[in-house]
Amino acid sequence: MADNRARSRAQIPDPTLLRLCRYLRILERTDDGTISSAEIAEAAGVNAAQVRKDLSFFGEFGQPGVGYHPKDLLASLKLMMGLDEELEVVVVGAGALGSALINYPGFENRGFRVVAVFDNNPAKVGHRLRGYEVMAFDRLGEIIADHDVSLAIISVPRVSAQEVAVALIEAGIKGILNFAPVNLKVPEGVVVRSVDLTLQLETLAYYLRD
Amino acid sequence: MADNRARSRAQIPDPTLLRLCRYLRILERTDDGTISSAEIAEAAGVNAAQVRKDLSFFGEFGQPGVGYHPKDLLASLKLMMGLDEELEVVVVGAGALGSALINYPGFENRGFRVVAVFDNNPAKVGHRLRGYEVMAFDRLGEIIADHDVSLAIISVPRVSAQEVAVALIEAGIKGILNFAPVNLKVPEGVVVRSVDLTLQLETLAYYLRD
DNA sequence: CAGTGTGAAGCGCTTCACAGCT
DNA sequence: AGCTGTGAAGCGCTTCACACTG
Repeated sequence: MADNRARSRAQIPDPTLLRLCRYLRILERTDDGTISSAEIAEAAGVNAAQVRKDLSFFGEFGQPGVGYHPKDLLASLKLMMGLDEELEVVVVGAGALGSALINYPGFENRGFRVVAVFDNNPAKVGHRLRGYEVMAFDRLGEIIADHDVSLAIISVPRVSAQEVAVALIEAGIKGILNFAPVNLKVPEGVVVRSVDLTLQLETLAYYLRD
Repeated sequence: MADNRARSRAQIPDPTLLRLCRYLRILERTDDGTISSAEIAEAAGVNAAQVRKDLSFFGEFGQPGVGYHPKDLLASLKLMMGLDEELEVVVVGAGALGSALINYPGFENRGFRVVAVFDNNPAKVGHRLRGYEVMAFDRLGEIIADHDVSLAIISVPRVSAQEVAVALIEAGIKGILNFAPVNLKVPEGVVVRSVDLTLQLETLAYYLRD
């Protein structure tokens, strides 16, 4: 077995990182004694060599002539990817989307826990929303510090997104999942991943032209 | 974000298509007489040559020494990308996420109209949800044919997603925006774009490891 | 044998750099 | 001079192919 710890610092291509997360899903619902790179590839819709190459960024997990042990591989990957323990998240923006995200079962199931919900709409602040008390933005710093939260979800309107990001970063947030349709500018050391729902629909439209 | 696209005709790179949609946003909120590739690039967070190259897939829209006329460029791009007229969409799955998507302002604002909402939960069928009557899956074919809908959004649990996709495709759907965390298998000619919300959070976790 | 791990080739997107237009 | 459009170079991800292993 190679030195996994040394490799965990290596720079991993973004596409690889995304695929690795998808492999996790596949491994979680596999009970077989072993699974081959070809089987993972089939389920993920990618090339088998791709699967092996992706895994090789973290080390050697397979047995030649046999394959991988799903449970072991799953545990190893989770550890390498920083998913071995529960992660806390705050949600900023309690509109329709934010409300849906608050108790999106996918988050809870996979080790993410929403610890607080923020919104600046006076009609919402102080009220309960799906089990959470909605708090005003001025309590961001306090809550994030108290719970030592590193991740945040931004689901506010486009025009407020950048200032919310600034406030979050100042409060110590290191990773942002942004749903506002804008390119957030953040300092070195902070990672942003944007999901633009409309963008996805729009690209589909391109393929419908006739 | 897995995608399973059937490169219909002109082979525009997928990354280009996504960026072009982002340029649309930028152009929409630009009033200036002209805008340069450098300005678009700055707002989109990409290289200026990238912007010009992306646009060149569709033609020549700029004036050397001057730049682009936002209004004209916007109209041209919308036309080329099949976004010049309203597109109808059905939503399958009326859970928290589906409910939020039904009247997500971003869809409405950018020319997408939700024409129907489906769910197989007897507790929901027949009831109204944000202005829509929730219908059972067995009415998919009827509604899609009547309205001649080409786009669908899948927001059902993972285990039902593939069968819903099959039903949608049989009913004539050509483009699917999939929120279920599974790699949908679809025939040639149907395009799927998957958005996996948890996946995005998971990749952020990787950068937080210390 | 069946299947992994990986150097090397292949390929496609990104960036450069500059001719050409206004 | 300022900026576009684009061939060509650069670069990084994907795929191949095969030595190696249990």
